[in-house]
Amino acid sequence: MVKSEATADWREARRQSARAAIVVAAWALVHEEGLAALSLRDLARRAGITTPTVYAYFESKHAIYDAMFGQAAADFAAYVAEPYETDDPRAALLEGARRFVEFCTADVARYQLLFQHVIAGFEPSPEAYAPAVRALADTRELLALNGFTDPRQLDMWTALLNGLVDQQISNDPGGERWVRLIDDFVTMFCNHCQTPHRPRARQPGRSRTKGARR
Amino acid sequence: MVKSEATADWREARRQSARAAIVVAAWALVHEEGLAALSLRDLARRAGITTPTVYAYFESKHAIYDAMFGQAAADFAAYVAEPYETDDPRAALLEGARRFVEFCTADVARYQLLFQHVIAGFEPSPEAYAPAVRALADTRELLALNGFTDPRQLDMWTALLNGLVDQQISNDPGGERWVRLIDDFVTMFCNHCQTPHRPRARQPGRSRTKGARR
DNA sequence: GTCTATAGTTTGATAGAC
DNA sequence: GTCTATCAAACTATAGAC
Repeated sequence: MVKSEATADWREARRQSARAAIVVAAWALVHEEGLAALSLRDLARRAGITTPTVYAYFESKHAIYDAMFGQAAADFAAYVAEPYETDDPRAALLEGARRFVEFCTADVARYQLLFQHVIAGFEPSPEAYAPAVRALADTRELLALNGFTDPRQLDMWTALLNGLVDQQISNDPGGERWVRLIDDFVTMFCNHCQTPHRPRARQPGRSRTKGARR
Repeated sequence: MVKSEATADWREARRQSARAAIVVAAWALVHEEGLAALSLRDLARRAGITTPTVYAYFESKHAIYDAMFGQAAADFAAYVAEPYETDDPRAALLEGARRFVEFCTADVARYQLLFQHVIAGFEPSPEAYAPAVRALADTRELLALNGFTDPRQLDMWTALLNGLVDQQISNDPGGERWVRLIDDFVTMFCNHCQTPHRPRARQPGRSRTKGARR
């Protein structure tokens, strides 16, 4: 029994290694041709195998996307969960924002797979999606450390950062035009959320025009 | 000569009408199947013609996307340029934000075509793109009326609104979870931009590491 | 301009020998 | 597990009759 179990383990390890190699080739391909341009023929050729062999490791094209998604989500969760050097909540929040934007802009195809729904009928499996949920929980905690516990504030935070990433990718790919605004955005967000929520008052008479001061 | 010119005009009108009908069918198709799923076969069938006839009006599939882009950009420019009921700059800015978000979330395929780069090798022609440039200029003016003339502030504004739209579409399609944050975002943005730009100082006491406070 | 017919590719996926 | 060979279906685009 011992020997057969060891053999099984070894085989399983080989199998996972082969699967990983295919995923590596898949990433290389989508980096060159775009996320949606992944074809099994090109993938097989790049991986040094043939198309049917791909099906020995993945039951469909979507299964490959799913493996890529799972890996990307795990990388993302690990990246944002890495310990922060500071113990100042505000500085940690800023660092978290920077990490998010850097992670997203560093690999457009990965960002599209993880956060946008570029692939037509693809939905990630729960297992692949799990790390993304963890990462969101980490973000929630980061905000809570700063006293921002309102769910609306989490939604604002994600919209803020996604907006930066999206504009950066769409209108200045490879540049820093929107990345440079991170600090400003974090300051803006924190100042806004720290002001006590008075039920709108103000606005005497009328033309407030330039008015708003806090 | 008069008659031949009139005939030419009539023929041209017929031609433009036929082109428009194809574009209408194209929109109907992408609304059902997704922007990238536009195929000339399905398009022809839906338009009540055959594939070669499509090529009598458009020289390629990209030309159809271009016509769709031009129409969408024109609609967008007209939508945001419609006169505002208020003469309060701040209220107009808020209304502009609402219009942008509403326009984008009302038609996801249109948003993807206009503002994201979902179609692989497609780049809109300058003529199709022109209205989008006008609309951006209008936005710039709207900000200027509020005293926000820094180009960075325009970038912040677009990032803010695109972030809302993106999160709304990706994570709550058809809902209002992020749409509801518009007022908050506009208030946050205006308050932030109206505070005088002092060169960072402050925050005694604690090790503030990166220390952004304004 | 509109059709029938089809060229010429590329796609995801499978059968069956080894 | 890996291959050769291939299927069945989709795709964009074109040729040529009418």
